[in-house]
Amino acid sequence: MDRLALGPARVTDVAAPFAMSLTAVSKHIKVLERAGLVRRARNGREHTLELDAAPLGELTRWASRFERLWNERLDRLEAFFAVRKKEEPR
Amino acid sequence: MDRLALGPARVTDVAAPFAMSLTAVSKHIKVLERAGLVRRARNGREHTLELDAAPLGELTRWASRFERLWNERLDRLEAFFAVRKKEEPR
DNA sequence: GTATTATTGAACCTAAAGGTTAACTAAATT
DNA sequence: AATTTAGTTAACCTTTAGGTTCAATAATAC
Repeated sequence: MDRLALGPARVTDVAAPFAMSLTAVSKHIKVLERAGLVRRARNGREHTLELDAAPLGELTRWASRFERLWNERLDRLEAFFAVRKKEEPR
Repeated sequence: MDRLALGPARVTDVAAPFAMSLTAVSKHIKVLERAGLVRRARNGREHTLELDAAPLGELTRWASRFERLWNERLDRLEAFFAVRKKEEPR
């Protein structure tokens, strides 16, 4: 995905930096494709891959929901331990 | 994590909605703990869990990097296919 | 003090992830 | 026409994920 964020690329190009077989990378791409994160355009024997980052929006929204709560949570944690200290001073 | 976003809870509380053994949930929590997403405070026989969403920031940053590029990417895809059409009209 | 409750640990099982090699298809090159 | 290149498919293997049950530990409740 990092590679595809730079622009369209072929399977071989995407595979290049990895110390694993083309077959393995091909499988990974198929997974990303099924997940809707990658689009494929067949051009003769070459398959040109294109990133589709839209589905990551859902992930971001999910994660940022927690981020939004983060500081608030820290405060509560502090309060929680403060109470504990008070209640059981030994 | 959804449960913990609501506030601190015990292992049993977190496990309640799930149709799986306490042991299984306990394992899940251990994983989240190792990932730094959950903190544990031992209180007698009860373990109180607290969400620590900070590490999700990294995830959000990673994902939003692609989101940022998303529209730009769509444009490039369009251009890419436009060129193809021109170059091989059949 | 005995029983109950909260939780983990150990041993085990099954399914899925993630890789490999080898054989195949199809397009480009020579 | 023969070879090389791009990619997938099939069969296989090993590791990890994600559960289970049963036993252990430790604190609370009766």
